[in-house]
Amino acid sequence: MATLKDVARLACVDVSTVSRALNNTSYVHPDTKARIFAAVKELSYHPNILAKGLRQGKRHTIGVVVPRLHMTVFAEVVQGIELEAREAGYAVIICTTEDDPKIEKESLARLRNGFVDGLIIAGTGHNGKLIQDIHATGLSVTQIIRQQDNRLNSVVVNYETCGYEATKYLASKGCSHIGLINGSMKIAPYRERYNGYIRALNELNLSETTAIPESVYSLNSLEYGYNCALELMSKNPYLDAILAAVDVQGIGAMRALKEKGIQVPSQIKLISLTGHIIGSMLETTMTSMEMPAKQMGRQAALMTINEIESTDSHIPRHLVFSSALVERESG
Amino acid sequence: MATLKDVARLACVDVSTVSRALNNTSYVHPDTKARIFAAVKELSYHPNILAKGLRQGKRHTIGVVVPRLHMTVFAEVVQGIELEAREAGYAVIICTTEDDPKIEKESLARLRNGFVDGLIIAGTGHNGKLIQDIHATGLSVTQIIRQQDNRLNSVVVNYETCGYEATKYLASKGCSHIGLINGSMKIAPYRERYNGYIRALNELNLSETTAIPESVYSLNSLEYGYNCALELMSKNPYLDAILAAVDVQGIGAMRALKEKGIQVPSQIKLISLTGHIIGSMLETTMTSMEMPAKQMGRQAALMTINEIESTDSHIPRHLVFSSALVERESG
DNA sequence: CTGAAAGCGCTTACAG
DNA sequence: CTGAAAGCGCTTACAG
Repeated sequence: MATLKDVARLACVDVSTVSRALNNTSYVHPDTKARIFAAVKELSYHPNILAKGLRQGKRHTIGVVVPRLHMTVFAEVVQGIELEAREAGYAVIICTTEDDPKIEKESLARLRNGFVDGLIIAGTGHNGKLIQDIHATGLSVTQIIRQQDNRLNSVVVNYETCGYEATKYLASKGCSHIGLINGSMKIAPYRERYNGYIRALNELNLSETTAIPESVYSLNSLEYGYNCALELMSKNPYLDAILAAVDVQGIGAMRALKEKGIQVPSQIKLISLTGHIIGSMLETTMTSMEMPAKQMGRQAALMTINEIESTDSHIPRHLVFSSALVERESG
Repeated sequence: MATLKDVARLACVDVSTVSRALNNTSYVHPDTKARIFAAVKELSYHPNILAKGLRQGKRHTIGVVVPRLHMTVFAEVVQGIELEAREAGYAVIICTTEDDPKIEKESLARLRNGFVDGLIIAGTGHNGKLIQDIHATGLSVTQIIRQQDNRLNSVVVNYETCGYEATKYLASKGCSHIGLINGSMKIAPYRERYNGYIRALNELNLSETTAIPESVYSLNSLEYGYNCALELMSKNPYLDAILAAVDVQGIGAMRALKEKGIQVPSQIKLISLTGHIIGSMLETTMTSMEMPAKQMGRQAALMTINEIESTDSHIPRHLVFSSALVERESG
């Protein structure tokens, strides 16, 4: 790898001049410039971002910490982040935690050590102090999907309203035994969806039927949705609707209903509260509350980069998106 | 952020001694050590990985370049990479290209500039020279899922055999008008699956029915599978089986069949050649050739890290996994 | 318009 | 057992 020094030697100038020419940071004589660019070309010189970052105190990198990618909304979120970051000249370091606080802690510990200028995180909620610490250290932090600390930036959906509206919608369709498949109540979005569901039920004078796990890990899987659907049906024989917190749960639930010979939507209606595009292509297409995941990722990246690059003292920003009901066959 | 110097000052020793104590790189007197660790704690010092990397010529970071994450096998692959990398103390920088050679080129250009020690790529096939260049520069390169250059490491599946076996399997079930939904023939896995399909058809004395796109971009989507299924049926009214190159295509195809009122599998059988777990939970579960995506990601990470850390001259390694047929309802 | 020097935060021969 | 010095590849005041 050629370095600045090599280029300088070949072009017969000082390294500082090469630096200035390459970064357009002050006037350089055209002839000198030409010699420099020729040398750059000949040596196929590429500046070392690391050294640049060290000198300038900027890494042009943001870290992203999410539970997992496969079969979740986070794959789309990360694509949005990456897209926006790329356009701003930032790289993205990804860490998956499986929602394990220990893994999260390790990942955060590594990231803080000069790897990144900022952090976008969908956290477990168990490392709040560490995250505050990192923020105090000067790193920008933005919470995505899950907000646990209002002193930090966030980009989320109004989950409470989402749960509320979906429940109301099902009631308007004539359902009165509405079950909820949810994730851990320790994680804000799940908790809030539950609150919205309960608020609607109270208004409607209906009672709850829920399948909510105690454990924190890996709760949004297909099998989990499948099992919870069975659980809901055994808890309430009159069940006529199911709210699934996320798509994969809904898909698992649909399979369980199919195996039980239950017709969707005539016997039981089904709605996902976190709709992806996939809902539109299932055999029975799925009615969903859709959230703009990619857009949310982009906004989180913008927010983070703004905070990194601004010199003002930081005031946390909170961006709340709404989910939109998309009616399809299942409900 | 505290630096080595701060710690040294507080512990009343030289920075070099602090460095040695922290890295256990030579004996340091226990008392000195204790003072140093106390200072580290008091200042909550975290070593700057960037500076360390600059000095040691190692970044402990690998770059991953894939077309996209959302709804693809790459989400799982990347999780595997990240898991293995994390255990080896490496960070992972992710770049998505949307299979656009230009975006890929830009991403590669950025990564080569001192961001990473090695690269794992599922490429478009349009930047072969650039990738060789980067490899020649000293970066380790491993191809994942898609192999286009046998001078570089690779971790793939035997796609030819996969296409061949799936076709034979369908024939053994009595199908004689087997259609193929594929991706761009410019991309190796698609091309090889096609070859396997053709080899089987030749042995069976059957003729092909294919839906193969000319354009390179975004071809593995739900809508694409949906449209291709319709195309296959109009091309061949006797169609009795469909091979879909990837799951999302299969899901789209299933929807198209459903809308046409065609029974799966009695009228048309359907197999995905790149099975995820999701196939097991669809309303009509999908028979698939399953590939160990996460495992492949892990192996690619190991291969890359080995190459980075070994000083031997590099001999490219090629790891070929097999897909396994998993029989389910659709075929 | 350009050079010489200092420094970003670390590691590592070289002495002693 | 520890310090002083050089250096990784770059940028940026400071001179001239």
